[in-house]
Amino acid sequence: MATGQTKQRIIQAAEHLFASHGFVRASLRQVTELAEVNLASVNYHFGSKENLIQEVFRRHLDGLNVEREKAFDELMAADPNPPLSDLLTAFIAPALRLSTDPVHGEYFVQIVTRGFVEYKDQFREFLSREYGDINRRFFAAIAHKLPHLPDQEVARRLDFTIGALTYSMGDFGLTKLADGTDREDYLRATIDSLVRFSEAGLTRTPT
Amino acid sequence: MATGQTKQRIIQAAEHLFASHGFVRASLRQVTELAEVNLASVNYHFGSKENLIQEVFRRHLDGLNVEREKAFDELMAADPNPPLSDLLTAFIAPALRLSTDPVHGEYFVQIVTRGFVEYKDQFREFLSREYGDINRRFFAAIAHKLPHLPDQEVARRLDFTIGALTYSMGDFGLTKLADGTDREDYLRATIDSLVRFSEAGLTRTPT
DNA sequence: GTCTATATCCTGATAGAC
DNA sequence: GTCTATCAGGATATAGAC
Repeated sequence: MATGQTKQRIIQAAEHLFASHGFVRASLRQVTELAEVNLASVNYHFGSKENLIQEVFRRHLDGLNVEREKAFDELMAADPNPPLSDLLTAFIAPALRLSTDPVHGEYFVQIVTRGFVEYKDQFREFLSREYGDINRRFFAAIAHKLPHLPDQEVARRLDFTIGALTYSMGDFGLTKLADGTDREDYLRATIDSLVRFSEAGLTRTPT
Repeated sequence: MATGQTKQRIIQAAEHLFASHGFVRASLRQVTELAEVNLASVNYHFGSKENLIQEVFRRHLDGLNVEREKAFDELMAADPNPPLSDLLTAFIAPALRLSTDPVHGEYFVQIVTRGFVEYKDQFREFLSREYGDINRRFFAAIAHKLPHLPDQEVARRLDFTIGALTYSMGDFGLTKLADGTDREDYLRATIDSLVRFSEAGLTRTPT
């Protein structure tokens, strides 16, 4: 194999196979075969399978994190006290957009979901450590828009929002992209619908 | 090993190990060791690992399905046109209650989540085939309470509800059961909060 | 940096005695 | 129904030539 491309080829193949078969099922033999590189090169470049898995996580989550920080900062720069719906859009849109990306979207969702399931607490710690900051900033800004609610209730309702978002990203649900529908139209409609749904849920007053 | 208990012991051990390590990682050797039965007995009683996995799925999902049908039927018997919040409670409560069950709750959630991730479409087909009926009845009843909404939008918002429910079941979120809080109180509060959140999201009018 | 060859271990499954 | 022993294959990881 030509020099210098090996590492990239491994990551690409790993991304594909981890997403479709899972971290456990996908073997280094399959990865190196698909990448058309030598089996031993994985250990040379990454040290172990575990490290390769971390690298694949990181690549995907870094991308999302950058987008979310950008969305948050741009929003706050334009208006330090933005309406709740704008905050929710900044929170929701980057994730949903990434998950429907025609190139990496499917991989992204599968890999993150598998991370949750296969590594559980370990993965949550990783997320909190590496990407927790932007989440806390969103939380504070959203809680500020709901001054009548105790923080605990804000957290609960935000969890519902994140759950709805995650489920939508996973394309697990009843709604499917019908043939002929433009992807961008569908995405905008989903973002819009989820923002309004969450806004109603977050601001609802006790009966 | 004393006769007659082997099959049950295997299922119990499998449930435990599949939940904590996943279907792929948990080996039959680990299962039989924990169950204190012979390795070969798995194949004698279940034929293959794959069949054992299906059996574990079925045990958990059958339980949920029975509870949901009971909740739906009881509600409809008392009032053929119940308020939306009651429909949502009947939809949400059995799942959330099962997922926080001190004995099987943790297993239940992990196993269902792993089913989604490790078997994806195959698992969805299984769910729809075996347990789709009660879902369709809930959907029809809920759509009936939202006559001004097209079915597609009802489906979308119900997906958000299911997402929020699933995420809550998985205990993935920010909110944690604080020490000293009564489990039943916490459960009721979560059910109540999610029902109201979803109701607000489902009934929200376009701005 | 890349390769071959291999060490070491674990997997699901089964044949056949009891 | 339960057991031992084993098969056949696949896994990660590495030593060492190039």
